[in-house]
This record gives sequence, C-alpha cells and structure tokens, in this order.
Amino acid sequence: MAVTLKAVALAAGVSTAAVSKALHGGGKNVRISEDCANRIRKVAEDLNYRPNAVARNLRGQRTHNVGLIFENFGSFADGPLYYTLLLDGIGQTLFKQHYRLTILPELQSENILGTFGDGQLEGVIWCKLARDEATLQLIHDCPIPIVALNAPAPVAATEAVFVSCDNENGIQLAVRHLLEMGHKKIAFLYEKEDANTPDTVSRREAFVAAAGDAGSVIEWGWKLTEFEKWWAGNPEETAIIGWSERTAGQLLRQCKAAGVSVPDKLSVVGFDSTPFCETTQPRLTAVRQPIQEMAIRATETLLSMIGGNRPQSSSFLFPCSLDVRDSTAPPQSGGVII
Amino acid sequence: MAVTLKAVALAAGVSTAAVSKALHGGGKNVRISEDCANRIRKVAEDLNYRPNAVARNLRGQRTHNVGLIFENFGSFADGPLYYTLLLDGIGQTLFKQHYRLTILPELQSENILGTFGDGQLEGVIWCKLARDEATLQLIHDCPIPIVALNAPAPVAATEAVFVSCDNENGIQLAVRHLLEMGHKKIAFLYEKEDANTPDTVSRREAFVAAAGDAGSVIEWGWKLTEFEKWWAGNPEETAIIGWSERTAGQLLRQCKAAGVSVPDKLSVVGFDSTPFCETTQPRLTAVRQPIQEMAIRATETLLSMIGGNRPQSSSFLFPCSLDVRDSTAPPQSGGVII
DNA sequence: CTGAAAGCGCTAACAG
DNA sequence: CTGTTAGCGCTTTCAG
Repeated sequence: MAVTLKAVALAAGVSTAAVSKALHGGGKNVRISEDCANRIRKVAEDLNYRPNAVARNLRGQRTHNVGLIFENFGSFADGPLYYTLLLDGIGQTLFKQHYRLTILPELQSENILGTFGDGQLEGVIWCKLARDEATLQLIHDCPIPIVALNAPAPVAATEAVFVSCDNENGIQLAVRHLLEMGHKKIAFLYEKEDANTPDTVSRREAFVAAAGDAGSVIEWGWKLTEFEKWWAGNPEETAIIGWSERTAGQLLRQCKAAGVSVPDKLSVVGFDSTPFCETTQPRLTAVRQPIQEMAIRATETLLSMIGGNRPQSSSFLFPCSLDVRDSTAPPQSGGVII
Repeated sequence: MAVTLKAVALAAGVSTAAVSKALHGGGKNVRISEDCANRIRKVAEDLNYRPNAVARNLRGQRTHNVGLIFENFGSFADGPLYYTLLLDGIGQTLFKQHYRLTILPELQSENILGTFGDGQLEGVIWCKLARDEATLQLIHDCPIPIVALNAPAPVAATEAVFVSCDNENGIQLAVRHLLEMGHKKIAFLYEKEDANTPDTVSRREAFVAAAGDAGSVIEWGWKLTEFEKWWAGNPEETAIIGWSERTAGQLLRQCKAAGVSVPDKLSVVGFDSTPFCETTQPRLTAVRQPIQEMAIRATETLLSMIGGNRPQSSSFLFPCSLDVRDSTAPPQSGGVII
C-alpha cells in the first residue's frame, strides 16, 4: 500500500540506488546529476513517498531510539512533578539529537534481556534501578548501554553508569539547618511501604550518621495516621525530616488535622524540593535534588555511550541544596532559654 | 555481532525456517518433529539467541508501537499530576496488550507525516491537538489511526477520534455550585498565555453561557500579579473560577499574599481536580476531569482501531464532577441579607 | 516432515 | 557518472 523506494525508482525510470542518493544523499560512491536528482525528488513528492524507517533501521543497524524504564511508575512517592521534570529533561535532550524515547513496561518477568537485545533500542535509562544481584548480572549481560538514574551506584563496579543525587550531603544540610536553629532532637520519617527503596535506605543511613545522638528514626504507614498518637505522647523531637517530599507533605496535613502548628510546635523538612513545596501550607522547607539536570546528564551520558565513547565516570553524584521555606523555625521551647 | 537466526540454524544443522518454527511456531505449513524442535531450542538457548525485532517488524509490517505526542509538554498549566496520570493510564493499557509507547518530539517543522508514516508507529495518541485547518488536513492525510486526547472534537467530521472531558458540564457544575451558595457575581479567570488553548476557549464559552449576567471574564498574566490591584478596586465578584487547577492554585497564593482570606472574602474554584487540590491551603474545590479513565479509553480505542475495527464513535465526552473542598463558601456580604 | 528461496524496504558496495 | 546487486534478520510459501 505505502509507496516504496522501488515504486519511485520505477516511476522515475531510474534505479533504487539513484533515488536513495537523490533523497538522502548517502553513499559517496554514487553520483548523480542535478537534473536527475531533481526529477527524482519531484516524482517522490508527487507520489507522496515516505521513507520506511523500519527498513532503514534494519539496514543501518541503528534506530535512534532510547528506552526508559521506571521501577515503579505511577507511585507518587516521588512528588507530583517528579515524572514530569524527569521526562522533560530526558525528552528535551533526546529530541534535540533526533532520538526517540520509548517507555518500557516495568520489567515484567524474565525477558528484559530480550527487550534490551531486540535491536529496537540503542540504550536505556533505568530509573530507580534495584540493587540486587540479579539486576547487576542483568546489567552485565545487557547488549546496550545502560544509565541508571536516581539509583545510588552499587559497591561493585558495573558497566552501567549511575546518576544520582548526593543523599548524604542533602541529609546533612537538613540536619545542620535544624541543629543550628537549636533543635536538640530530630526524627527521620519514612513509610513502611518505602522502607527498602534505595533512596530511603541511603537517606536513613545518612541521617543516622549525621544526627548522631540527636537523631531518631520513625517508620509509619503510608497515611501517617500514627502521628496523632505519637504527638500525644509528648515526644522529645521538635523536628521531623521526611524521606520524601510526599511524606513531608502528608505530615503537614496530619499536623494540621491534629492541630499541631508548623513550624511553631514542630519543624518539618522534606526531601526533593519541587514547585509542590511552594503550594503546601506552610511552604515546605526541603532538600533540593536537581532532577531535571540529572535527567539531562543521564541522557547526555547515554547518548555519548551510544556514540561509542567510554563514559567519563561510572557515577555522577549531584550535590543537593536546601531550600529554606516556612516549615522550619527554632523550637518554641528550646533548651536555649535561660 | 549479535547471534542471528541463521547462526542458530547453522549450529543446529537445520534450516532457518525450522528454527523460526521451533521458536515462535508461526507458519502452518511448516512441520517439525518434537525432537528436532527441542534440539533447536537448546541450541538457541546455549547461543543466547535473541530475536531481532526490527527485522521481524519489517517482515511482518507490524511494530506493536504506539506514539504519544504532547502539544505542549513541560508546560505545567495542567496541574502537577496531569502527565503522570495520563502516562500511567496509557501505559497500563498499552503494556497489558504488549504494545510499546514512544514519546514523540512535539511536532517540529513539517515532517509530522513523515514521522507518522515511517512504519514505526501503528497509531498515535495526540494530546491537546490544536484545532486549526492545517492540523485537520494532517489528520486526513495520516496513514495511521489517531486518537486526540483532551481536545474537543472539531465541528467538521474527521477520521480521528476525540476523547475529552465535557467542559460545558464541568463549568456548569461550578457555576451552579456558586450560585446556589448565594454568589451574585462570578468571574472566570485565565492567563493570557493560555488564551487560545482549546480547553481555555471552550471553558470560557461554557462559562459565559452558564453564568449569564452573573458572569464576567478576567484575563491576567501567568503570575496573576494583577490580583491585588483588582481586589483593591472593590470588585462586585465574590467568587472566581480558574480555568485550570494551576491557575486556581496560583490565585490562592495571591490571595494569601494580599491578605484576602479564602473562602471568607472570596471563593475559588479550579478545573481539574487532582491530589494537588488536597495540598493547597485551603483545599481547593475543583471540577474533576477523569484524566486517567480518559487516557485508558483513548488507548483502548486506538488499539481497537489498529486492530482494524471502526471506532464506535468519533467522539467520547467524559462527564465532569465537582469535588467540593474548602475554598468555596457562601459570600460573606451576600445580597441575601435583608 | 523438512529445506530452499523469495522477499519486507532500504543502503552501499561494486561493476559498467 | 549511473545501474545492478547483495544483503540487514526474519517469516512463509512452496517444492522436495
């Protein structure tokens, strides 16, 4: 049905090679007169010829197509704008270089290698890549370059490149901010459901290290309904750092419901400072993770690897910063009062 | 480099046809003994054979790949979760049917038809499709089925299917809600920058029709900085309907900044009720548009069209509902006071 | 029951 | 300067 190169050649009374040359100007060994080329172009135009990319991909062993895989797409634990910023960063980088982006179903079953090795993808960006042995093995067997985004690099060296934020430094910033304000006891909060995500784990560890004796760790359920009872118990803590933006946002709502005013009675810090933090009441002080820049870097790195270059490094760590907004303040009844 | 079907055939001492049959069991005319098939499968396994999908696509003229195009990706006018919900709905439907999703660069230049006709895509979901003549023509010339999501159907019939929410009914709900509460003057607010998006237009028109004499229309800049001056002018309006969730959220912030308490002094309604509305202060009353269901329906329709079926209808309108939260209340100094 | 062979649509060596 | 031709990796019809 579709008009092919051959059809154009036939109509123009030339060979397919001539048409290919005239339209895309490939092979150096083929020469063609301007007249002839123009005639061919005219015929192609008239016939409404559209090159078939699949055939071209097969022939050229290139697809200009990059895959994107989310370990847990649709779970909003990462903040409302997470996926939007991510996609935007990846997309803008890719499209500029005339690559396409294919969203892959979250790794179902065992045929991931089949998917990665089927010739349709030139590389993969893998978000929140799990850290287990199986995955590491998989990375090893993967025929195309992989960049892991938002996943801390494993201890063992792998062929993949890891792009992530510096959770440790982010948590340190939050802890220091609170300590400097005079808080003596700070809690780190995460949800049971997210207990094992790499980010939760590494942030928790960073917190324990940074806060030392001043720190405690709280694990509640997704809804944080435990808050009210906890608060009723007159906890020593005067500040809570939520492992994610979502957690902190949810906590603010619980505080409001329980009549606990923030930041007067309790200071709250979130992780991942997106425009969402501007919309909460009070506006949420949060660690900023440069998602979009990370996405751009991940994509650039992947494209460079596809181009055959060895990556400059096997791990890129993006420093976090702290956006101080209205949800943190010195403790009301701090020990500083003499 | 990659091990091909031929390589497997060679290693197993059989023909490529036998291998193809043994591994994927296609052609009915080819028969093969269990023994032979098993031997072939073993060899393929040992050799780590991965079928090349590009070749298969070319041969079979099918790619199981659907394209997605956003008219304005990355503009957050649609609310923080818009893209996430959308992608989630599309993805879950597609992946279940073993289709892939390709994100297309937002229609650059003129070669859209080239993109749609290059054989890589079996169909396209087009978000916020513009309404102009050129686009209609393009739809007409498009060799693959198109479903327009979140774009009101044009007057003229086209080959494309349109899935959108019922803006008219949504606006009516909002207006009625406010009128019933006793508001006498209601404004519809949109940003200059969004003045011509189909949704803005159709909601504005719906508003003018629904509110009649009680209605007025406001066009401000993206930041809504005009609010304070407007308010200082002692407007008659006691309620504002924002064309989008974002607009309404931004308005709430302006109100706060100006010391105008919502809903006491001013009621605010948004369009597009996502979890975002739960996070504002006060929680935002908003028209709910079932984004995810719409995305699912759009995808299902597209897949059915790809399967060769004629769509049941050329336009699906999803009814809106109203999520009443805390940003609306009866006017403080309503005319009802005797 | 099995293998040879003809393409899907395109490109780039090669020979003329 | 142009055209013929051999594949890219796969499926499937056809002859053995």
